[in-house]
Amino acid sequence: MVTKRLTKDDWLTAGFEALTSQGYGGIRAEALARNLKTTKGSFYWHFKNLGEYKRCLLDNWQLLRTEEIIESLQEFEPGEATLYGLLEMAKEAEPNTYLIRAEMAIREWALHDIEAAKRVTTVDNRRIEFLAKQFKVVGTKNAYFAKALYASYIGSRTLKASVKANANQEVRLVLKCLIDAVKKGVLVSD
Amino acid sequence: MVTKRLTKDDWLTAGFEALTSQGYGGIRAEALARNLKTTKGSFYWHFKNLGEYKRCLLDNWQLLRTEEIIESLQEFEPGEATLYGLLEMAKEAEPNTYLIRAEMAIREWALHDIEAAKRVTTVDNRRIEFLAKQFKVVGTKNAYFAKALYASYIGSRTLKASVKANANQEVRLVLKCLIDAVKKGVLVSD
DNA sequence: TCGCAACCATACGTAGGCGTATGGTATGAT
DNA sequence: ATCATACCATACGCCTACGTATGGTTGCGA
Repeated sequence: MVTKRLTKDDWLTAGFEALTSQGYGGIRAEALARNLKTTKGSFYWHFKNLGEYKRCLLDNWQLLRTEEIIESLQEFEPGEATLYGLLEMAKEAEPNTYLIRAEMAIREWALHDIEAAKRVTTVDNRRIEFLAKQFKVVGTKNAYFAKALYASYIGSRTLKASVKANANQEVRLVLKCLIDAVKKGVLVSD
Repeated sequence: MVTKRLTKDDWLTAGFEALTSQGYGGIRAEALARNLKTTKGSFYWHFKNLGEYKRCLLDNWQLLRTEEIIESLQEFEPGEATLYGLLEMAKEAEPNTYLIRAEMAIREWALHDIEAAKRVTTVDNRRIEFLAKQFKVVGTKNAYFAKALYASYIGSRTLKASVKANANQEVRLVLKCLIDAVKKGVLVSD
């Protein structure tokens, strides 16, 4: 089935695919058009210009990915179970590697674009906030554990993209390290 | 002081600055030439083409940054002291934020360039290997702690680039979390 | 079926990048 | 002082991208 007419969403999807396969540099009207087997006439009908398109991409990503962790853990009870659920999430994240790669691209984008940086910050803070809540339920007093876990999670993702061997397993073990540390009542001094 | 004639290294330095401020997309002969207040005539005298230049950039980065952690910790004794020395490294890393940003750019570059990916993998593995040795000195049996620490370190750097507020402090606290966990004998099951 | 609006193709002008070619200037050895 | 060589400037042809303009389709409501 080939949809003859394209929607805004079709273009955005193509954008994320380009981010995944080529990174930020892949976001070009004519290149995207080629991928969609159409011409940029369509692109410039749906979007005023590249700037607006990129803003839409960021909007879309922020909207869908902010709650990524939260959504993935809906089935678990809050607290300890949810934290361990994070391991399951990491386990099943493999088919969605493209999202990880897209997120990497967006983070690099954010290094030299104030708008992108804002979205990334929003997403990060929202996720950390959620994790902090879970830790609170468990009874962990230290406020930095959520950030520690999240940093580890992001780091694992990053390494997953480069150090490919057995990456999935690593992610889970790393997270488990931290959660176990929490359970054993390890605290930071300050 | 203005050096009239440029060296290969001058061009490479300019490349890292471009990576820092503009990311991978900043690596363009003519743009770099403008930054150096010269013309691409010089560029194409020093380098055969962009491909060779990029390879030199990667060589240079791998050479200088592989041992980054190791060098930074030379003054410390192996083992526990070194691990805590990592905190000091993070503390003093602030002036070198540009290196962190450049590394981020290179990691994104690695997502769609097999050569870049190889270098990043080499650097990662070398760093992890060093950390693993330190953990062994401390007596930690679990082989995954080095990766956990490194993942946390990379994640902290990544977040440092986006979540700017008090980032330096966060990095240290996150690392301290993990090291404390090790000291208290927290282990992962498998 | 007619007509309008949504959607797309094509062509154009401009800009910037790549890599080459070719000639110019500086600098150190003799 | 001269001369070779190291280094740089300029100009060119090619390509690809942006954004606009303009005209062609397609689909759908009346």
